[in-house]
Amino acid sequence: MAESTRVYGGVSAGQRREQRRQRLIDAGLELFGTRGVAAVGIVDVCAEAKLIKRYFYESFSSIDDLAAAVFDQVTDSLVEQVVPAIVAGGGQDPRPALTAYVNGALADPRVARLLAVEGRTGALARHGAGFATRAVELWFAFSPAVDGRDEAALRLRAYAFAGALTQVGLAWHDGVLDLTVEQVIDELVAIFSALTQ
Amino acid sequence: MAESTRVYGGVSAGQRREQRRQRLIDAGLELFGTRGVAAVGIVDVCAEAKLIKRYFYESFSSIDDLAAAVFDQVTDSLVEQVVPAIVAGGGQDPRPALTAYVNGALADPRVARLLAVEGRTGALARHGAGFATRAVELWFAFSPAVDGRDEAALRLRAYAFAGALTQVGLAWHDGVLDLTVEQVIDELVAIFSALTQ
DNA sequence: ATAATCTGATACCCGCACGTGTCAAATACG
DNA sequence: CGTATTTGACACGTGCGGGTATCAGATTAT
Repeated sequence: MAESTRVYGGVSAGQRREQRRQRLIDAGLELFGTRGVAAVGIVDVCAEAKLIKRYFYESFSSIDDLAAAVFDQVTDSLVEQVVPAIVAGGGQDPRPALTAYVNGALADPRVARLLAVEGRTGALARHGAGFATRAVELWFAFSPAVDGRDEAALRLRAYAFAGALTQVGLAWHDGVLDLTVEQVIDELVAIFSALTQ
Repeated sequence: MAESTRVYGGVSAGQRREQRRQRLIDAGLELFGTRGVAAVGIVDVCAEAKLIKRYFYESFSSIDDLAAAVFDQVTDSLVEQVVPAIVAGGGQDPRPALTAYVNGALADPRVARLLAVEGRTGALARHGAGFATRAVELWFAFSPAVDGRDEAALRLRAYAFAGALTQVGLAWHDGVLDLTVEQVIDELVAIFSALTQ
């Protein structure tokens, strides 16, 4: 049970370790995004990932540790999708960015729940706040006329829009919004325009 | 240990029972609003309320049961404060309603957290959704020109504004918004106006 | 005053999940 | 082919919180 060095199944020890870690992250996204972090145990994650507990502790030290890794991977992926879309919009048209956000976050209920709910409680609170900070920075990349208005007021609008996005995502997945994805994007674009004057 | 009927300390059995129930709800608001529902046990609540476990089960059957009672009491109180303010605004001026909301919800971090975070997870999901429905109805009491636009689009805006309110509340309590309460209200009024055209 | 009842503190049993350990089957190296 | 390593399935000890019961002190009714 010492350090793994051999090749197994055609893959190296480091690759196997990374595969197991990724399977645990995938299982975490599935369970955290449906039941919630508080309702998931290590045994549950291992069963979902079809791994035994030893390999959980190989890469993570606790459920919260795994949850942090899942959250970071999800948000990093989201930023990687949205930032190029912002560039594509040239700082003028918010539609590409919002389309990327909707496709990346709202399209997956698990991601939406992770961002809107789980990222605000317990061990994920810091990560959620960090993501919010990044989102606000992205907002300021868009928002024009920073000089004329109060900076704190603009910041409030950024948080307001972020909250609007997450809440719309939850409502959308709850089925209370009888709209197509395109209609949701249209509305979000309109809301963005209204908030930025 | 049968049914209580006597007078004790000058108060009747039913009154004592109600006092104990209220003390448990108060303790629940304090703990749920700071640590989160998932991180609170029955022993914790009893210690906070300075009661023993027997009296917990006298009024509630589980932590989730108590959490539901706390959530309902908080949201009922909030509605009772906001609705008269809506009437005072005459369906035209949103400022009284938003002022009442800010004073009732954002003023207390525990309430803000309960609404924004706890009301979306686990056993409180249904209650949170119910409160969101009530909030949307209140929105429609304001929102003019329901006939011209799509009803679903208006509904989306209602959820967007609700999400904006909760997110601003969290950001406010996180200290990232360097604004006075009056300035926050001003901004919320402006955002409301922008969203209702 | 004596008995009945309410209250608080404590003890106890139990289930569950965590964390660790053991053992056999599978696979790779010499 | 034989040995070493990796993997999976399972077993074990432990701590913690839920839920119930017991007991002593306080207050009220008769």
